[in-house]
Amino acid sequence: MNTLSPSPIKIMLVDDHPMVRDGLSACLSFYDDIAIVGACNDGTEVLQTAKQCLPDVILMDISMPNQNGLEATEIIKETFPDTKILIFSMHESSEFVKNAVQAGASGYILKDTDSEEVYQAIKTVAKGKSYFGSNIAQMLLASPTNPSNERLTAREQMILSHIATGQSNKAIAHTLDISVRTVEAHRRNIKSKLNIDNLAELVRYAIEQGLVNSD
Amino acid sequence: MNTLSPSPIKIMLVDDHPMVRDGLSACLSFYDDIAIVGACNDGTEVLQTAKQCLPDVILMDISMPNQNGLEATEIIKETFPDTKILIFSMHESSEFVKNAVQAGASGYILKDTDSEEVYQAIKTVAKGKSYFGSNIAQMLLASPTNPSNERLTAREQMILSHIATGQSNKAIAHTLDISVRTVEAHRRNIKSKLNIDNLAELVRYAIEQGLVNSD
DNA sequence: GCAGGAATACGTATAAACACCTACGACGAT
DNA sequence: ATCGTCGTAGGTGTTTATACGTATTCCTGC
Repeated sequence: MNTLSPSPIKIMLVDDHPMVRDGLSACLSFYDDIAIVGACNDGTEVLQTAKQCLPDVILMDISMPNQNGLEATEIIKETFPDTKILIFSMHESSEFVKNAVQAGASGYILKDTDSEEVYQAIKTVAKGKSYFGSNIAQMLLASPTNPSNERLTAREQMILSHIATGQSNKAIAHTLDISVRTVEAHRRNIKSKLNIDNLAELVRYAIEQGLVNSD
Repeated sequence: MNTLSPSPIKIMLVDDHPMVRDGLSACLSFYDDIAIVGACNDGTEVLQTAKQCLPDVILMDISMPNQNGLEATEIIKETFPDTKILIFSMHESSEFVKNAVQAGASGYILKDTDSEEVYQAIKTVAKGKSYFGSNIAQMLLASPTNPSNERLTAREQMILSHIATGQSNKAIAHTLDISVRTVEAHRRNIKSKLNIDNLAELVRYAIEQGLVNSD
């Protein structure tokens, strides 16, 4: 096989679970035409690691502490516009996919994808094409109502993270030293942006985005 | 190495993420004295798969659709009391560990454990000992207040799952055709049992327990 | 048969969240 | 310079959740 691969595709892994990284490394090591050149476990380390290993493709988790995969994707794309980002998420929601594409991702696959498909996805995005898991494509088609999902501002994310950890508006107001009314306003804006009208889904969203430190 | 292992330890994997299973398979395949004899991705399939492959140790995730790892553990322990269960969770909470032990698990490690430690944990529980990840042990010591965590009744779990999907008390009452006051009472009992005093943590608990179908 | 937990349900009163609305200073883009 | 967005904040009234007590029915175990 290596006669076909003068230069294997350089992969970098970004995931906060060592076992997932190890698993991916192990699974992908069977393929001669791709090579794992780096890994990191935190969105804040992504740029630095990328500068060191100059990957062709970054396999990126969305839910991570400190900085989620979407922000990391945007940052990478600013510095390395030619590096392809393949989102590797466990969240099967059209809003996540749309956000990912908007942030600059070339593909989106679920964590319940087998290694052959991961390999195919890597090959595809490395060529400059897009790749979306079959279940993803179906899901996008099955979402008739376009929920016009806007990204949250940094401040809103901060508020949301406090909400999701169980703080009341009053407590958040006190913590951030702002008025309760402001917190309420943020809360309303967040729910409006995300098209969510109850706390539970808000919490789930926050968890999925990695905004809550699972304290 | 195989001179030391006339019969390798038989492992069965239970996790709803194929990549995690593949990763574990790949990582653990380097060790000659353990063998992966089966895998399944759902709590409901655990017993059947175990009957087929008769594992010595089951590596079990907690959060799974349909039936969570704790229930599956109890069921396994009824039929195969000699099979050791090693919980492989991403939740670093003393209550989870206690529940796991109560359900019959011999060990508890986090998903951010590297493969060497997973291997060590498997060897240890296979010998009939207990194994808890170093971070787990510290965490247990660091929980001075024993939150006297009682298990929820089936009805309470049902209520909680509705709460976590964002239904209001009124909506739940309507869905289950009971009074709002009853839902309120259940909600109070749930929070009291779990020592939780806000909705957000309740939702997180439900998600971690796999009570919410991530709709 | 009776104790006890579970599930059911109501009353009452407070606290919190929510839904409307308006408004203003800062800052960046056009 | 003006427009839009963001973060900030207040007013007012409604809805929902919460805390605490109490009570009935049903089922299970002693």
